[in-house]
Amino acid sequence: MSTRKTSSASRVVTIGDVARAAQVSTTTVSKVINGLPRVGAETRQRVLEVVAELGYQVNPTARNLRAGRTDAIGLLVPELDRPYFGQLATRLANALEPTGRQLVVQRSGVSRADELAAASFARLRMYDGVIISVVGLNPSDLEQLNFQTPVVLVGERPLPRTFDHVMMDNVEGAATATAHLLERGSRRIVMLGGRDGTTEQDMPTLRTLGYYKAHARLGVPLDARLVAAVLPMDMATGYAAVRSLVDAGVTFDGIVAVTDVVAIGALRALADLGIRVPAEVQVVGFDNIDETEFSTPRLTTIDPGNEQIAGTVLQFLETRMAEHSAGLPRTSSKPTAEVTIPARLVIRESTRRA
Amino acid sequence: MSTRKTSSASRVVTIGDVARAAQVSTTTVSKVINGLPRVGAETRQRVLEVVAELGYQVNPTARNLRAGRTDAIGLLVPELDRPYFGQLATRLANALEPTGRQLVVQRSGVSRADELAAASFARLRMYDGVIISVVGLNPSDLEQLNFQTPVVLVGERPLPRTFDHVMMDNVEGAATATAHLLERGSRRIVMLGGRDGTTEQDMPTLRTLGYYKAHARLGVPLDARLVAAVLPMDMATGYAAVRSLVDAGVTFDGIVAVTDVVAIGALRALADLGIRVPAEVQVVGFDNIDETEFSTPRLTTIDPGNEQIAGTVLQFLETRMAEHSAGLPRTSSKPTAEVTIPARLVIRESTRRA
DNA sequence: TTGAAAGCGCTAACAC
DNA sequence: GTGTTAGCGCTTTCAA
Repeated sequence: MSTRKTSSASRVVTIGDVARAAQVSTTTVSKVINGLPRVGAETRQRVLEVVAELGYQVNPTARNLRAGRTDAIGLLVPELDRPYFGQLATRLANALEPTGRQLVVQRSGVSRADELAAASFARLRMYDGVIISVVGLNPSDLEQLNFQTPVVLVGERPLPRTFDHVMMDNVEGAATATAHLLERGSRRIVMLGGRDGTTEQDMPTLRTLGYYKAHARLGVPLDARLVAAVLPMDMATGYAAVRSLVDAGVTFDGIVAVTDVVAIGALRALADLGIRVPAEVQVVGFDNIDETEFSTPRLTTIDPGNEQIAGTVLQFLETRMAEHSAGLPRTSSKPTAEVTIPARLVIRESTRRA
Repeated sequence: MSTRKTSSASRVVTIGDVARAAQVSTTTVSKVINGLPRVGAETRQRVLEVVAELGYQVNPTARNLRAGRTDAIGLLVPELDRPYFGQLATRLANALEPTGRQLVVQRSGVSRADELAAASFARLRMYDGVIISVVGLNPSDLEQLNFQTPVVLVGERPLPRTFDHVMMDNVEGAATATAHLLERGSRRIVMLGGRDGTTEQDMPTLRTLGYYKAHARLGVPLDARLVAAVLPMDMATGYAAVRSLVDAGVTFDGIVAVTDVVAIGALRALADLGIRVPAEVQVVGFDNIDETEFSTPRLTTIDPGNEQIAGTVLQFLETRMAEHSAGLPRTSSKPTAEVTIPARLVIRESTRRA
């Protein structure tokens, strides 16, 4: 028995309503709607008229349930307003467009209540494939995810090896950035947004590790006071952190920022303090977001291989989706792939010439 | 007869599988999953065990079809990598969070093939409510949209009055920005990203209109060469447009940029050209994105009332959704609301002190 | 406390 | 060329 609220007015018009009004079966209407053959020309005509008249539109939920497909790919990002993720989403959406699939973006929301997070994860099953940015995501959440849907992870390194994973080379990238400053003469380099001593393999920790490595390789001593936390990692906190450092009397002649966004906050702080970049302090970011070409000065940064990341993610996902639709279980297929994309230094104006 | 590919291996586990394994009915499993009462403690226990063992997860598509709800709100934006939309999305997602609904973002993709655009629109019916940013959207597309789902429009002014609509005050905002430069001494002001002579009421045209208005009010003459097109509207094109202007020998002492992003490109170009801001050229943007506080110099801009826009959009949407779920037809309810949020000048460093 | 059964709106075998 | 019918996976009366 139906539970539908048959309440008075305007029900949404269904394929059945169209069929009735056009005096044909729902099958025929379905064929017309989907442009399938085997329908008489004038029947098609009549159906089309009724569709227009009644303003019928197909119910995508019902269609999806029936078809077992949605032709949509989900992207889960920690925040919707971070340039890096917007730019990643755009790359993915562009690449997906020719395949006729839609990219749909959701926020995982680091701060979310468990209940909501769960609901948000459950929704992901609606997509034919899912791309998850693991930044700030709890690895154990991920582990208990137990997905039927094809999934590719993108970002740093989580513990479980249950999914295909495209990683940035956080450690070597940060080491390259740090070495660049060291080679150009900096000796007291701030790790802005650095994280320390945790066993967690999250992004700030890994990048901090690269910072240490570069110092070790070049035999430059470290000062623990130069590792400054920045939370959340945005422009305002990057700005504030630099000011605190200066207020606290910490001296430095270089900054490795954990992300470009944090670096841009830092640049602004240095300008306010009348500290010249790169003459007095060199600054390097990480991510190579578009904004780095337009800051003053233009920001030297690490390109984690953005184009290649997007391409590889999609390639992995295609493979998994093909397996999936062939009815193969996840486990039967080849073991999960894990690729690290090489990072590349992009020298602009915030560091000195050699 | 089922069409499912009963192919060899791992089918996705359904509620029926759980029921069978736990020796109960699907009804009971459903109740357990949804935490409903009227289930024996040990039955519940057993079901839960089976759920865990089989790794069952509910199929949200099926649930949605049955429930007639998705608990998700769709947001359609022209691009995923524009700060303004990322920041709008974040505001909306934050406000939605307490209501237990998820925001889901899709790109309308101005450049998209019709077919894809249609599919993208069809998908919107999956949401309980839809927020559409009409920037760059064809009004006729919108008109033939014929939506059953509650919709609120946000942005500039389209022709059809078929939906609730929250508008920025593009004209007065741009007039305020322009007047500000005029009052601070600029006399030859570039309208960067301006659009002219069209009958279209799109965002660039409306903002250009405001630019004209301010000149008229203050009795300052116009020069057609100062209205410079910028397409697409991003940092790179803003940058290029300023350089072209200078290369073409056009002189100017102020810039009203159609968006903050374009203004940031302009700032970079001026820096490269050795033109001092605000001493030689004053610059004002539009949107009040977060980045304006961190550019060098900080950007004076127009705040279109971002917080209020998000709040009003959601308020309209709630109302429509309530009507909708009460079974009322769109037409029976009060006429569509149309609100213009007042714009506000935010003075920073890219314009001179009075 | 539990289950049988209907049906959300759609599509695809299959028969005619 | 057209219709009959089953059923995608789930929730919800209603009866037991």
